[in-house]
Amino acid sequence: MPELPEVETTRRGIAPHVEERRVRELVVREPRLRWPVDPALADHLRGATLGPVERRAKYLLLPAGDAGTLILHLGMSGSLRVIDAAEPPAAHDHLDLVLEDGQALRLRDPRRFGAALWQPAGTTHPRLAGLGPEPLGPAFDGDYLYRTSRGRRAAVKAFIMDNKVVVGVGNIYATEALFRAGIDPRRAAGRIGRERYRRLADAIRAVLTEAIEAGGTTLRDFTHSDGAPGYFRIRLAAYGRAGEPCPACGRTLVTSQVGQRATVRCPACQT
DNA sequence: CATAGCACCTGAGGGC
DNA sequence: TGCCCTCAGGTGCTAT
Repeated sequence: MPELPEVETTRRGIAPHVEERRVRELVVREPRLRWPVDPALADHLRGATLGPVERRAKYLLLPAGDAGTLILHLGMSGSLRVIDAAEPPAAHDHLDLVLEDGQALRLRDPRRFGAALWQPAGTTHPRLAGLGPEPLGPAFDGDYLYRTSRGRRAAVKAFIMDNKVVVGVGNIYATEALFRAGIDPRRAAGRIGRERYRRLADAIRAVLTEAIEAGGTTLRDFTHSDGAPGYFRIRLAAYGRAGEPCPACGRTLVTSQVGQRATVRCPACQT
């Protein structure tokens, strides 16, 4: 489920409940995530006081004392909730980060593509090394995309979904941004001009920002009811709408495969 | 290095 | 109802 806005929403939701709290225990019910959970992870975390929760790409970073940082990834189906630690775990509730105040940060992930990793202080975890710039950060703009894409023959949609190029742009928002920018997702990345890349970078930033703002409205409920952030979906113009009329011109939106992923485009607006 | 294809895993939904 | 098929919002590994 999570793309960057969902991860950012989760970050903002959990932060007030975990920052400055001490870790009582990490309970691992199912270590078989994307990578096996290191048995030493619980030892690293026990007794540590958690610092400001940060996000890099779709990874959540939870500083744990002086020793290092807990890194969480939600994969395709992961979610985090803040709950009463006594609440019985349901299916696919693989990890509990139990806090001394009696609450717990609980990871649920049916498909187990998520991860829980340890990054010792002063090091960069290999999974974070080599990542491209944040799409909402200062290093990302149309000129960057233009420069980076020269000579690339891959489809522009695959190009902007490449984590080495820019992080956090998944299938939904790549589809939406290309629609907004009027660019055919199949077009070779190296054959798109500077001006169109400026439009694309603006579209990526806009759609991500809008989605984060939409997610923000659910944050107050993070520890209420089931305690999960409502994974919102902003009004999407193209994603999931194959066969429907294009919101801009009325032509029928079509679906196809680009870089092994389903994509939707307007055959008239996107060139 | 860039690219394409495959892999991991479970659940939901559609067709019969 | 049940079975079988396809598909899903991520990303790392491998071969070319």
